[in-house]
Amino acid sequence: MTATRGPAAAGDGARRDTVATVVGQWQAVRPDLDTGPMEIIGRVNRCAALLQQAEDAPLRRAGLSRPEFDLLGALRRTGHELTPGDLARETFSSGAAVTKRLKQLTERGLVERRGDTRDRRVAHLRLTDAGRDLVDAVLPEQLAYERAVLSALDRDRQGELAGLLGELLSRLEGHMRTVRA
Amino acid sequence: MTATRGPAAAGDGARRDTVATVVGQWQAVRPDLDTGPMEIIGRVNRCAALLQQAEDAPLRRAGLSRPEFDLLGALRRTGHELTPGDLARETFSSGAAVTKRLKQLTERGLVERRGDTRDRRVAHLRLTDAGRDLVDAVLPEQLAYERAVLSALDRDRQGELAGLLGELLSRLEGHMRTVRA
DNA sequence: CAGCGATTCTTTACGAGTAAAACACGTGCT
DNA sequence: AGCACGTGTTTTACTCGTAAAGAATCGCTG
Repeated sequence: MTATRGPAAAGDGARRDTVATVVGQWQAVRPDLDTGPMEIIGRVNRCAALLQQAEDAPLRRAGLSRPEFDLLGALRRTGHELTPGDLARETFSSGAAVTKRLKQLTERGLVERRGDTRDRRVAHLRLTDAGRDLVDAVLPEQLAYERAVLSALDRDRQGELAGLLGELLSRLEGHMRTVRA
Repeated sequence: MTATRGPAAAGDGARRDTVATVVGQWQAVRPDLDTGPMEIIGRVNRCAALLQQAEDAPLRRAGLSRPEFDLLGALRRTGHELTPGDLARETFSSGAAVTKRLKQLTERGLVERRGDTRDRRVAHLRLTDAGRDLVDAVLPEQLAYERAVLSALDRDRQGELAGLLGELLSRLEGHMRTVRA
C-alpha cells in the first residue's frame, strides 16, 4: 500500500524521463489511482520504441526491416532448415506475415525453398550463401550499435536489468502458456 | 570482456525465457560474438510485445485501441485542450496518425474540436463528457490488469526494475535529443 | 479405398501507420 | 499592399500486418 510513488532504489541525479512526467500528470489529476504499473510498463514500451528506432539504423543500411532480419536470423541461429510454421513460431508473427516476407526474401535471393518429399504441404526454407553472408555481416554491426546505445548504463546495471527482465519475461511467458491468451 | 554470458544477479530457479534460448543458439553458431546486448534489448522488445497484448484486453472491451487510448489519456492527464501537434508530440506518433485517430474519436463523440480564433490553422481538442467518463472508467481497470500481470515480480524487484528502466530511458531520451535522430 | 476432419500454407480484403506532398494560414520584409 | 517563407494540419499513395477464407494435402476410420 505504500507503493503509488517511488522510482525506488537506483541513484537519482539523472534527468527525469518522460514517463515520470506523465505519471506526475496523472497523479495531479487522479491522485486516487495507484499509477505504479505505469512506471514499469510505460517505460518498457517507451524503451522498446526508442531502442527499435536506434536498432533499425544498421539494418536499414543493409536494406532489411527488423522483421525480415528476425526471419533470416532464425534460420541462421538454428543452423538447419525451417518450415514457414516454424518461422512463424520462432519470430512470434502470423503465418501470413511470414509468407509475405518469405516471398520477398526469396525474390532477393537471400533464402531458398525446397518442398518436403513426404508431406507436400510443407516447405523447407534455408539461407542462400548470400543470405548467410548478409546476416553474418550485419549482426556484428547491429550488436556494436546496441552496445553503444546501452552504454548509457554501466556494466553492473546492465546485468541487473537483464536479470530482472529475464525474470519478468520467463514468468510472463509461463503465464501466457497457462492462460492461453 | 568478461561479459558475453551472464544474466547476473537475480535469483535463479525460474524457467529459462525465450530470449535466453535464442542467445544460446547464437552462442553455439557464432561463439565469437558478444551477445550481451540481446539480453537486454531482446527482452525489452519481447516484454513490450507480451505486455501490450495483455494490456490490450481491458481496452478492447471498451472498444479502444491502445493508440486511441493514449490520445484520450493525453487529453485527460494534461487537463486542458491540446492541438493536434501537441497530441502528436505527447503520444510520440506522427501528425498524420493523430489526424486519423481524431477523426474517428470525434465521430464517436469522445472528443470535440474547436478552431482557434486567432490562428485559424490550429484546432483545439478536448474530451467530451462521454470521453472523460470513458477514460475514467477504463483507466482503473487498465491499471488493475497491469498490476496483476506485473505481480510476477515482487514489490522490491518491481521498484528496482522501474528504477533501472527509468535510468536507461532518461539517458536514451537525452541522447536522442542531442543526436537528433 | 472413399470420405472427413485436421494440418499447413497461401490468398484476399481490409485497417492502420508513414513519408511526402498539398493545403491553409500567419508573419515579417520591402 | 504584396509576397516569400515558415508553421500547423490534412491528404495521398503506399507498405505492412492481420483475420478470415481458401486450397492442398495428410491420415485415420469405417
